[in-house]
Amino acid sequence: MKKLPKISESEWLVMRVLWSKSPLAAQEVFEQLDATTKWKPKTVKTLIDRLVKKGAVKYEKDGRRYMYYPAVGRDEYVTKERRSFVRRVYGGISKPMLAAFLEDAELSADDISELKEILEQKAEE
Amino acid sequence: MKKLPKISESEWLVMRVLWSKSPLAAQEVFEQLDATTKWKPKTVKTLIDRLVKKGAVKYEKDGRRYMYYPAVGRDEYVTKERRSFVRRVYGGISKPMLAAFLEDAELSADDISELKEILEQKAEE
DNA sequence: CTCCTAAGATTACATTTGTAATTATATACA
DNA sequence: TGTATATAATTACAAATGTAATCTTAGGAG
Repeated sequence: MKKLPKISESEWLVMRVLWSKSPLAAQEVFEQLDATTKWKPKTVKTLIDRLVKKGAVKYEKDGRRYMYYPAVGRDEYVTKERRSFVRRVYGGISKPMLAAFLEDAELSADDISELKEILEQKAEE
Repeated sequence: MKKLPKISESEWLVMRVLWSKSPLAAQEVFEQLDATTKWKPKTVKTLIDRLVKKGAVKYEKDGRRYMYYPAVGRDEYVTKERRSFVRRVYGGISKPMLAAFLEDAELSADDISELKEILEQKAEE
């Protein structure tokens, strides 16, 4: 698998927007983020530009503006981040970590059954 | 609860050492890290100094050197990081995230039972 | 008492990140 | 066709980070 560029905290918010809907113009990305951040349009544009430079976002022309879309898959990224997180914080995936996550979660009965099933699956290996 | 200072990627490695054993002299911290990093002693010292400045590490004198120890609890930190991780990456704790963690984990039969128990506990709430 | 040496203190410096502002340019409207 | 305006391109600038090197000083070796 290819090396995925590092995405900073702020850049993640931009990626999340593009992963949820794309292609989007810079202006539209800004609008999506306006609710949750205090960023100015220029700030959002800078973040997008950096993501393009890093190769995490691509674009196509649409008249005088660019329409941006993710160049990397959300799932790959999430997996990478999840792993680097557990390595950094717990030194590797571990039961105490999972326990903490589970305890911290708000789960519906359905969610709980599904997760239990995953565990049962694993028990069989 | 008090505000916990931000700890960078590299600083985490230092904290992990001190959380596992302390107090330690800078030299000793370096020795612990030498196996897993390519850092020079001076680099480790700089990281320690920054952690002291941030208030994450304290020290006491021991002759002409300092013995360092964590000023913040590992558990608080891990909780904080875990939450900021899920917020950033998943936008909040979620079942898909937990499922991914569980699937990615290497678990013993005992671990699995324990985790299932946690889930059952949650089911009752 | 003097000098070497190991710690600590100070300084360095490029890169990344957060957060924009300024400048150039292509259009759409008057 | 000249001009206001929306976009893009370029530039800004401080703080944090990664990764040390150099300078200073106190204690131990001779």
